[in-house]
Amino acid sequence: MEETKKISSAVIRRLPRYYRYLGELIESGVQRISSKELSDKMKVTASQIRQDLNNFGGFGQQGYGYNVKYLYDEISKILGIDRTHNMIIVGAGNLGQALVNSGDFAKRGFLIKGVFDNNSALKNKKIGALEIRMMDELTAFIRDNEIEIAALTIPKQAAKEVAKTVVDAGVKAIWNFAHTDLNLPEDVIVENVHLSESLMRLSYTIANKEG
Amino acid sequence: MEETKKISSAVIRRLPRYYRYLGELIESGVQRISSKELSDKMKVTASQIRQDLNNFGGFGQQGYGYNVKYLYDEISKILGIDRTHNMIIVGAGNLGQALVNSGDFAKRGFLIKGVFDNNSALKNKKIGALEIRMMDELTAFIRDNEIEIAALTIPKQAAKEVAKTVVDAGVKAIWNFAHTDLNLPEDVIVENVHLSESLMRLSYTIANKEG
DNA sequence: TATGATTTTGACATTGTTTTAACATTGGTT
DNA sequence: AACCAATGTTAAAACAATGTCAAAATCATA
Repeated sequence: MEETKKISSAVIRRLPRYYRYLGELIESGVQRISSKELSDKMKVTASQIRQDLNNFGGFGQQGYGYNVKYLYDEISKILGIDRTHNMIIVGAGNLGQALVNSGDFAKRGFLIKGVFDNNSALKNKKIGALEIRMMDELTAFIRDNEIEIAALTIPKQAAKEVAKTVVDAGVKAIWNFAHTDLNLPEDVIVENVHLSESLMRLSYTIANKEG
Repeated sequence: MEETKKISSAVIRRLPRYYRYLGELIESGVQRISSKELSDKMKVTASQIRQDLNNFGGFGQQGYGYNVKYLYDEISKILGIDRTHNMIIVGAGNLGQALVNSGDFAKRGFLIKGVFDNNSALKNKKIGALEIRMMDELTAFIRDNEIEIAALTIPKQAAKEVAKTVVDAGVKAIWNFAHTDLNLPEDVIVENVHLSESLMRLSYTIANKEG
């Protein structure tokens, strides 16, 4: 029954940034803002802001603009961060540790419930308050703790297999830091963070800038 | 004079992925490949592959396809990774350490020459072979070591100021992991890696998947 | 080694999507 | 009560992706 108009991924890519700016506005005590003002701050067109938001409904009011707090909350619903998500980190290397230690994710409701590694030297070691677990516990842990998201901070050689394991255990989405594509079934959600590709894009821009 | 046809950023976003697949093909001993075969592997259209590559020149041959090694090398030139880039990391937290310890970047010619932090407790400490330096050395170090790229793995509160400092010292490009926009002059290259935004996009997809 | 069938590119034409612009409408403001 | 600011929406323009095909080169075979 839901109207299933597909929202373009270009729009979704921008939503978290709107959310961030609105959060900052709230912190500075701003209560209302027009698409024009926001567009100046964010360096995008006002038209794009209005068009993007109108994909999800009319959050503003003619002659007035947008109520900052209201819009912030609405975007959080759209993004699905109005509730918590249970998460695990697979790979307790520096990057895995960085994710665990960053409070940012917990603040947005992404709760890191467990950290896993295959290196038995790390057994019983801890990252902050969180004990590092071995891979043989992975499947049971995902089931018992209703884990929705698995972040893979492991070498690419291991990634495809681990991905399959966590998906079979019930994980809905994978946050993939491994430098490879995972080839999972269509219905599994994968968000890739390929840092070396990001760095190559930067390098391209350096190489092709006009003096 | 250079023909200055602007290459769209959508194309640039895809190039590193082509590069990665070609690298894997080389490793498996494949010497030639057609756009059709590659399109099957990569799950994109053959037409897009050909069109993307033709932005930069005709690298293939009718009836034959593309020579894998040749194409790989050509893409590396396009991406500017046929030479080395000197780089520093500002912020010696877990994420900064993760970048330093990952051999991946060095392998592509991104040479991490220094790591900086403002926490004096870290003074004279090392990450691998690399000594952690204090921020007062930053400007001189950038000049003396011809640093092109600065990765900022620092809290957002510090980011804008540090960005300005490194740019004034001569850095051309910033790889920004801080959760904020940097508001630098037009000509400074910024590549953002906003992990929380990535996670929010993932969350959106979970929330809006049809059952 | 010559020949015809087959493969596959590069170019272009077409279709689809995204962004920007324009404006009529609505509700707050004075 | 009249005015004005700013939305939501529609239309136009810009951009990107896909499909098609002639031309060129390879490949198979005699």
